[in-house]
Amino acid sequence: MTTISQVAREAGYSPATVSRYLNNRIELPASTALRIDAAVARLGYRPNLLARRLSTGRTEAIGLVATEISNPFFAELAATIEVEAELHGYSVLMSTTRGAREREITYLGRLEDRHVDDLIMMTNEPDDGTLATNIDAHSNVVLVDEDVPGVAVPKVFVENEYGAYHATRHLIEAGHTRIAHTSGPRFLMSVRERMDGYLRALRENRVEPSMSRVLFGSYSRKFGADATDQMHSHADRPTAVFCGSDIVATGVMQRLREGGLNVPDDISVVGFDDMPFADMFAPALTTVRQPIETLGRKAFRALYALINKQETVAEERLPVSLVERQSVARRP
Amino acid sequence: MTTISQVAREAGYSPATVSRYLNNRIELPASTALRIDAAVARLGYRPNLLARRLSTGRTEAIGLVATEISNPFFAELAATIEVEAELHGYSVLMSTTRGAREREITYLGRLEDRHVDDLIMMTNEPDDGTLATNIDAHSNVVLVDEDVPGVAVPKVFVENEYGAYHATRHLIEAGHTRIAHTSGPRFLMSVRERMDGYLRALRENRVEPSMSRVLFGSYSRKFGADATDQMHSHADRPTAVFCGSDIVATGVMQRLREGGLNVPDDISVVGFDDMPFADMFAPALTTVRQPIETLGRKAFRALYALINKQETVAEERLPVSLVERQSVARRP
DNA sequence: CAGCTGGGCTAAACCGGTTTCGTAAACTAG
DNA sequence: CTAGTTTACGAAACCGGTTTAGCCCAGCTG
Repeated sequence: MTTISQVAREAGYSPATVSRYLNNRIELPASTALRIDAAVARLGYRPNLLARRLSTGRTEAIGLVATEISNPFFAELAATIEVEAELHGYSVLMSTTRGAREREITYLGRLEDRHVDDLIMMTNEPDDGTLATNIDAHSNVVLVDEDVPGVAVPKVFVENEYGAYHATRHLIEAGHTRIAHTSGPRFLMSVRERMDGYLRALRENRVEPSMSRVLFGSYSRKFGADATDQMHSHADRPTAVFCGSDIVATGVMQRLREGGLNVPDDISVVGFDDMPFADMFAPALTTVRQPIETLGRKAFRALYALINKQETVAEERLPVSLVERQSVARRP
Repeated sequence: MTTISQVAREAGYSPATVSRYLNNRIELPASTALRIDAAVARLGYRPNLLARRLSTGRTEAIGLVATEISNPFFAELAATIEVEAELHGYSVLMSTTRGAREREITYLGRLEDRHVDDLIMMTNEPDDGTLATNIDAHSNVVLVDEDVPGVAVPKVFVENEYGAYHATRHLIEAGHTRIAHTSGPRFLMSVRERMDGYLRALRENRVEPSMSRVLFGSYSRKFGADATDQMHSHADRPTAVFCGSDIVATGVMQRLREGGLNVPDDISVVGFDDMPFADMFAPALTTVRQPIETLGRKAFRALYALINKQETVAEERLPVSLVERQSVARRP
């Protein structure tokens, strides 16, 4: 490994000059520049990142914290963030919390440890306040897709309320009135907002909402299955269900099928997210699409603005759209 | 930020002693240990990683290079690698090549740049030799799931030939003889091996293989669709198709459905990988399961052995299994 | 009691860059 | 020709750890 001193010696200058030249912090006469360039080329010099990082104090890496990277929705989001980060010369350190709150806090600690300069967090479990205080102790965090209430960092979310409203109205327009809502963790922003949209659609169309029809749990396939069981113990069964996420919808559809029920003929299902392969399901899932790519890009941009101490918007909301496929049927 | 010198001063010892003690490189009398511990706690000392890295020359991070993290199979693999890495105190730097060979080589350069100590590569595009020579220049790379021919690094693969053999035999036992094979890039190890298994199953069961029935392309959904079109222009259409990967199978099934054909009644489909949600497809996909979790864990373990200069096996093969679902129907 | 051993600890070099401050030489203006 | 200003560059401090070589002294040995 050649060092900057070797390059300097080879070129006949000092390490300081070489460093400043290579980092464009100085204008040099053409002859000098040439000699340095030649020396760099001759020795195949590549600056030692570790040394540079120590001396500058910056790592040019960001952290990406998600609950599960194996969730296709997060995987896709991570992918777009990674692309955007690479574009700006940043590397991405990936970490999953697998539902453990303390791991989220551990990863925040990486900011202090200089592991990464900044963090993008996509959490999807409710917070009792500990996470919030931990995040607030840092100034270089961006929240994407899901809120952690009470923290003052840039946030990039989608129009949850409107998406849910739209989805529910779609079900109503197809003739459904007994519409269940199987969502996620009760105290999550997205869950509350989606429920709000669901309720508004019902009320605006004069169908009486019943809280016994809205089920909370976790954003997981298992909860979808469990919720389905619960729905069916209910007196008058729903003819349609609006799920808080596609993952939940897969659980619902799976259990429905196991129970011999046909989607959409016996019961209609709508999801939220439009995760990859939602169109391949049995049946293809009608769902509310989140603009994953834009979400990821905006999240990184917000972080980038933060890094460069530019003005950042406190919260951004991205539009969603209903994509109609085969999991909804008309009802007389 | 408190430094090790401040801790040393606070405790009344030298930085050297504190450093050695904190890294378990020295045995100290209990009284000394106590005073250092106390100083660390009092000042809330956290070692500066950047400094440590420069001085040790190690980053305690590994790189993960995949073509697409948004492919659920890779996402899942990445997730298990990340879990295993974290268990051993390593962070994971994620990078996707999006099919660009030069990006693969760029990421190899990160080894020299001390970005990461080691690299796990899951490539799935054929190599013209440039990647191979680049990999060979490094001693700390592990290949997982797919080979790059001619490089001498630890490799963790699955029993492709047997899996394909098994899948094809399953089709034959269901009465099929006109079985197509839509695979991936022709010169990929996995493609060749899976084709070998496919051909062996045919021959062992006295059905004459026809190379016009095996189609090569890319491991992508689009290729699955295109290949389906091509299959249908064929004189006597296949009654079943064995796909080289689930991603390809989704493309096949999608196009089949668009063409008004029913899976499995009109045509049976078998995939390879058992990617997440393969059981949710329409119909649920019969496929060859790769033990993703074991694959990821073994890959990291191989890398870890490399790091610690332990003996490593040159190549490991993991067993696969056929998981039967609804995409295959009997034929008289 | 001299010599040896080993425990406890540290000075100083080192990792390889970046950055600040400054100076000598060249150039410009008056 | 002198004073002031640029230009071109370098010495040295700094980032914050780790590690090597070795010092000092207590205790043991003969």
